[in-house]
Amino acid sequence: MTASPPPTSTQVPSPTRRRDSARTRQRLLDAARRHFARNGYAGTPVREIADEAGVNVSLVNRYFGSKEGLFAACLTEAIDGLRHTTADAPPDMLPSIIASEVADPGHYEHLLLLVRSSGDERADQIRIEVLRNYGEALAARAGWQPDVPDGEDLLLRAQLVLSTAIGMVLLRSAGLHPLASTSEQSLVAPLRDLVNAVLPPEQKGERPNGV
Amino acid sequence: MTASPPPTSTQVPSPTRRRDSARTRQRLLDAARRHFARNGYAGTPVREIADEAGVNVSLVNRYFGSKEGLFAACLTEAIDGLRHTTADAPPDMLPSIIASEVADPGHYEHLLLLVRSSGDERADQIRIEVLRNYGEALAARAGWQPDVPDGEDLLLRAQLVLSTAIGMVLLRSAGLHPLASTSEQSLVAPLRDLVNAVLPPEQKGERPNGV
Amino acid sequence: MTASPPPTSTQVPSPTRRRDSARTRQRLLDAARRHFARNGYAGTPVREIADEAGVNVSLVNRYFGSKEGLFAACLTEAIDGLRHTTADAPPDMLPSIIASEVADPGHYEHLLLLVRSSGDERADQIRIEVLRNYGEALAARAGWQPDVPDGEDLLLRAQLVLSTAIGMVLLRSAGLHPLASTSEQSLVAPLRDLVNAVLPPEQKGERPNGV
Amino acid sequence: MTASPPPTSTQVPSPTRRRDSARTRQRLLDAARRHFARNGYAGTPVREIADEAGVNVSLVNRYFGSKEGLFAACLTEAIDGLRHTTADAPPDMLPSIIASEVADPGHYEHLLLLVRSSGDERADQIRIEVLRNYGEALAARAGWQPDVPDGEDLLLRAQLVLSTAIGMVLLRSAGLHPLASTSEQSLVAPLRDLVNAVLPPEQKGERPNGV
DNA sequence: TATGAATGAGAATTCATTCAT
DNA sequence: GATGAATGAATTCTCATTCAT
Repeated sequence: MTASPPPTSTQVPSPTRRRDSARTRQRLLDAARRHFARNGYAGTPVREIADEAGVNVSLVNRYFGSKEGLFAACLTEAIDGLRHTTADAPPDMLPSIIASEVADPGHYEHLLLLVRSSGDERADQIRIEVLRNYGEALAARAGWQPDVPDGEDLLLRAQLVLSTAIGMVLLRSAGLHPLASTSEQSLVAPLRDLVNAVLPPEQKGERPNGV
Repeated sequence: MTASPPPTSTQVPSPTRRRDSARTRQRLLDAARRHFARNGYAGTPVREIADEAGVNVSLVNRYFGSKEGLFAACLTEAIDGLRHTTADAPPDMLPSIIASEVADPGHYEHLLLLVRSSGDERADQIRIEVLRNYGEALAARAGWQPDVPDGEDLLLRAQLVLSTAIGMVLLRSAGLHPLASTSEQSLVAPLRDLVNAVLPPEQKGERPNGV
Repeated sequence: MTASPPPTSTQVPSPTRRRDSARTRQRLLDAARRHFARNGYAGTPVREIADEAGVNVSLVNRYFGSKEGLFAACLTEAIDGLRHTTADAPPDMLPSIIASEVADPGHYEHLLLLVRSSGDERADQIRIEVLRNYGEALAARAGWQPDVPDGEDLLLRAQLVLSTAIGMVLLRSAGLHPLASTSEQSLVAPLRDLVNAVLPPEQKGERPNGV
Repeated sequence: MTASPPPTSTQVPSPTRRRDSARTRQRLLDAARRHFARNGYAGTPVREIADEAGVNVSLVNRYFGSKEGLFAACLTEAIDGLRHTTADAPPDMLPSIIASEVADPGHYEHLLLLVRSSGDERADQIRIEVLRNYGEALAARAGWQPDVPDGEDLLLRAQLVLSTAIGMVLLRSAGLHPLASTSEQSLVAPLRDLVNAVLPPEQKGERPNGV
């Protein structure tokens, strides 16, 4: 988010691979995402992140300017992480997509990140933008389109679905059983009920609840 | 929120009303709940809490032993705060109850508290217990009973509803519109769709264990 | 040391014995001596003393003005506690007197007190005076008299004996075995060797080491 | 004192000589020993130590983990500081060795440290071990050997001598005259009387185990 | 590029003391 | 005479950040 080109971990620049700044940067981002997602911004010391990344603490400031900068970079990265999830796929896949998002340890951290705040305005702005985009992507599956009036209710309902996903991740990470121990597959059925009721897939032509 | 003016010493000591330990304790609890709910455990200095309560910082340690103790006390208090919400009321009232819980500034802090962790084991235990009870109370409205086999799915679905409520509160507090600005009333309709689909009220006859 | 008459725990002023200030005062002194002796001045919170005395903390300030005042009072009290030990007794009893002083749990606290400092000038002055008197009392047994020139060496030697006693108490309280577990009786023999060599009892007429 | 200028990094980094961790560490240790010896553990704020060492307070935690850790490190260091004192030297030198130990401002702090307790169990264990070793080293000069029965009395007598030394240091630091102002040389004679009486040097022939 | 030393601000907690009853 | 509430200063420790190499 501050300096150096963003060559997201390209393969083997030099055989010895000493002093690979892009790699170091990415390791920091990965470790940071994990810790920020789990323990929140205030709850994670930068040293912990650097230790897990296996690099020196001061590199956080070198690469990201500050702890806030690192957090903002995590959020920015989360945009991509979430985009491909909600990219085009048959609308009726949504329940299983959510289930996988919620259950996949590689993905749910992105969702958790979205409810962690550093108090920093810039970061919060990124965060809210990501949330908004995510909601719109969900709403689009039910026929929502930008700048079309009366779409507010659809957007609201999409945000309800998003709420469910985020709440699920939180309660799972809190260890609330049976939710925490339910397999991805077993989550699909109740989620299908939920999505179909709250955000029914766009039916061509007729949409009875005239919003 | 238990804001009865003279909490324990019932005989109205003096018009100036200073040196009332029960009252001081409660003021600390109220301020703490607010701050912990909004900014998380690590994100709130005890001094901030004490300042808002208008008392000296050291009283936190005097009355609650430590910051952790204060946090645990908030959680314990949240049990009662949430209990009466889920107490007996016609099952079909659930959507509007959730809506009010989510929208009422006096109540949603209890929900937020449930996804804040201090890392302290004791506090986490209380937290998980409250969550579990809450889920069971919701499930009971759909006919769930403790120790009855095959109830797991109902419990899971109840926890999904709880997830939605918690997610909503979080996204509202993040300022995600339109969700954040939707009135309590307007939340009821989509919530009704959601609850009816995920956790349909017990149907007489079909489910013999008539609770 | 500050207020109220000093009626050192006279017997039963009133049958019910409620609100007996002299008694309270003495209980504080007793508890304070124990704690100051064992843990030093800075190492003992006044609350600990008050708790052991079974009275309210603020009475320390009421009766002794401050923590320093309480400490000074303990030292003052130690004067009497130590005086009767070194009062007139046959000089050849000195080793067994020291042994008993060192071993008796009721007495050695007075000795310990003498090497605890609060940093307060007034208290340190009392302390040094007690130490000086103690040394003189020991020296007197070897013929030392105030204001007689050339008595310095005798005083020095007496202070060496005092050093031994104090060092013994400290090492015993540190738990250094066998010293810590040696009975009073078994201490007498080596102490007799020591005293006889360092501070030989006054021999009438001839004292060969012409000091 | 171990005041050798460049403690570990032997290659003389730069004339300004900053950023030398080993040196910083040692400066902290030196200052700590002084303060702990004089004012006890509870009586010395870490800030005072850091100020005297001329470094930032937080380095205490960086290098020693905690105040307790620093104290324990002082004790550990005292082991070496005291060892060479009691190393092999003709037994009849003991009185003058004690005199120098007691009078040398670079040494007596080690002795004082041995009667200061932090209440920490680990530190107390080190302390008692050092005391024990010291006593054994003294006893060895009188023929004591480990695991030889009947050696207890010798050990006890050696600990009496140690008591004297420690008591002397304490009373000197309390400013008790004449003891406090007596020169090292003038201490030797009374100490010789004391040592010869309490812990007579091993006599050849009489004690067959000729060590 | 990377490291480790050092700093300074802030945070929680302890504790002697004062106040009001 | 005694209690418990409340205060403010001081203390230890953590942590993000900067400096020098």
